[in-house]
Amino acid sequence: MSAVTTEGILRGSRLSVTASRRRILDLFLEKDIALSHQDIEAVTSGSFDRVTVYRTLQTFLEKGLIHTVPSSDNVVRYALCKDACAEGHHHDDHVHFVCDSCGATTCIDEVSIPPIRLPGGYRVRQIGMVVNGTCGRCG
Amino acid sequence: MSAVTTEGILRGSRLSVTASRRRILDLFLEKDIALSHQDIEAVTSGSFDRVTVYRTLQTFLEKGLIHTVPSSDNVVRYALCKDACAEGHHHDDHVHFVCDSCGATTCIDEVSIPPIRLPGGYRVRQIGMVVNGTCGRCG
DNA sequence: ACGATATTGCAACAAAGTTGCAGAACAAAG
DNA sequence: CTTTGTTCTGCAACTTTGTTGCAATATCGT
Ligand SMILES: [Mn+2]
Ligand SMILES: [Mn+2]
Ligand SMILES: [Zn+2]
Ligand SMILES: [Zn+2]
Repeated sequence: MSAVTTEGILRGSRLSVTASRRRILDLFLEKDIALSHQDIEAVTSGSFDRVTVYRTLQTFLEKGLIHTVPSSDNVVRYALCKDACAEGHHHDDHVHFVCDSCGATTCIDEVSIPPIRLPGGYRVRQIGMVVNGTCGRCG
Repeated sequence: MSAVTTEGILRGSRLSVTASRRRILDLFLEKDIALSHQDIEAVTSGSFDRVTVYRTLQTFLEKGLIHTVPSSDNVVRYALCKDACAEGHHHDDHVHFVCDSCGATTCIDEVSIPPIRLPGGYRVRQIGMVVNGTCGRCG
């Protein structure tokens, strides 16, 4: 089974292959950075209805194909999940990097988030880490 | 100089004391958790115009009285800065905790964010950490 | 108490996100 | 390849969220 192609990935998540899903998934695969709804709209500019983009992202989220990236502005960004993620179980314990210069948000899968001890009472379930700075291209 | 009272804090930041500023700052002081624009609207319900709340939050941000808290939803939340923060220089290197049960977002000032090493090329300027789990009240 | 200045509320607008529904596209079966 | 049940898309209408200009009002130093 070819899970490496766009169609393969969609079929692997039991999703029917449609133009918008193919296009949006392709975008994530080729850009390899986190994308906001707006980013996608800008690139596909009118190819699909705004609502379709919202619904496609929602579907990808539910199927575990993408995950949201925490941020300090009010913009929700989505990034491709790696193989470890599935419909129920997300494997999102890696660092996210936001470049102050080019604005790109990247998943740094190589670096895992250090454990942390909180004062009594708090029970930790998941930790998210967002690093700001300059990326290799902009440094 | 009494910087411990609401008025004292406002005057300390060279802000004129108005009803909305007093009320909103009071909210932050008494709740001691991060508040969204919507949270504030809900509590003050019609006392102030929506625009005034936006502008008040913006002013507090600029004066270094509050800071934004990173999140995974699209909601911007604000939390009181501690004394270390000032108009120019923010001192925001602490952990933020989001309770899955009650939804409260809290600044954990006691725990500072551990340093991290990124692969070559990346230059780190600031690190944000958001921990999800259950808080003491809900645990 | 007065007057310069800063702040507020209103209205109008722009952007972002949601929902219901009819028609089109898809996948499976024949 | 065609049929057929089901899913997906686009449209329209709407809600929510955030922004801007401006006149009226409140604040603060004198
Ligand atoms: Mn990621
Ligand atoms: Mn904080
Ligand atoms: Zn960059
Ligand atoms: Zn709680």
